Amino acid sequence: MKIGELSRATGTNVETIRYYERIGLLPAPERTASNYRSYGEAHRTRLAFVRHSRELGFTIEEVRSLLDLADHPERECSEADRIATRHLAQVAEKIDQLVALRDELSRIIGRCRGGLAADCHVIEALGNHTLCGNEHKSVHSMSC
Amino acid sequence: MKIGELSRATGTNVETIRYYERIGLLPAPERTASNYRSYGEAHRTRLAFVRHSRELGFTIEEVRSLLDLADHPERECSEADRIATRHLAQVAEKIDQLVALRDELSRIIGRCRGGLAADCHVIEALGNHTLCGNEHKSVHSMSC
DNA sequence: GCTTGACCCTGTAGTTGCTACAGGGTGCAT
DNA sequence: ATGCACCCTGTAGCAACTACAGGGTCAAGC
Repeated sequence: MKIGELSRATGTNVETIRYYERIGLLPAPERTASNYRSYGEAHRTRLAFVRHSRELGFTIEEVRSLLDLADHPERECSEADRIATRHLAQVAEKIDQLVALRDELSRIIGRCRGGLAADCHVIEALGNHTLCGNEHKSVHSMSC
Repeated sequence: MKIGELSRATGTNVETIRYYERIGLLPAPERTASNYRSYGEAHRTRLAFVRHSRELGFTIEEVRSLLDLADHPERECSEADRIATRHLAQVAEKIDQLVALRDELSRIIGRCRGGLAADCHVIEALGNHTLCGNEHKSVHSMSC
């Protein structure tokens, strides 16, 4: 099948498929006489694996490692477990951060009574860290 | 004060300060005879506002809007409230997504019994979407 | 055969928010 | 004078895509 078919079959943007090929996540497929990419079932299966892993928040490099393991069934499973477990810990950490952030934002917004920006509690709170209920940290520690 | 001092005073990378100036979040400061940037208290205050807002997960453009409101105290407060409320909704949505993801990852990992990759449940689950307990969606809907 | 529109190709640049140089200048203590 | 910390501008890179620009291919319809 051609790239458009693969795109629809896996819910992946055509340009993303070419990107994955460029960075080595997908092997270069055969080409037609007109230089169109021609994919088979193995490509569709591999791309589905990649998309699923990405949806679960694994980074490209983590996906690469997982694919490598899948390509070598004689390897130990512990590496996949380690990758997944570390990712789970990061997700849990991120949740904690977002919950703290949600609580802080709720407090800030809850005290907004409308009116002029001069009396705006949102603006005031952003300008004065000491008004925060609890110490919050930056929330940019992971991408998902 | 010079840029290094401002950096330490606000916990902001020197290069990030220059970046903020370049994108207009901070006004260009006065310069010394040797072309060094020279900042006053107003810059320190403004940068603290920016960092605080960023820590709370507001995008640069949202910060820009909030700064504009703070610069115009005669404006209505509702815009700041709208920005903050929308952000709060996004945070809540993100939390929901991450909780679903955490649960799914826990299920996948919990069934891992070690051994060879050939029998790896992590790898198997990534390759087969139907093994997921619930429908999960991609977790990349916001940056923080 | 010609036209048209969907699809395909490669190469390049852009998104967001920084971050890290390269190469050169300044200030101050030794 | 030297050395080191700091400063400057300009450019490129990071992650993971995404969006062109410019050109080629295919197939249906006329």
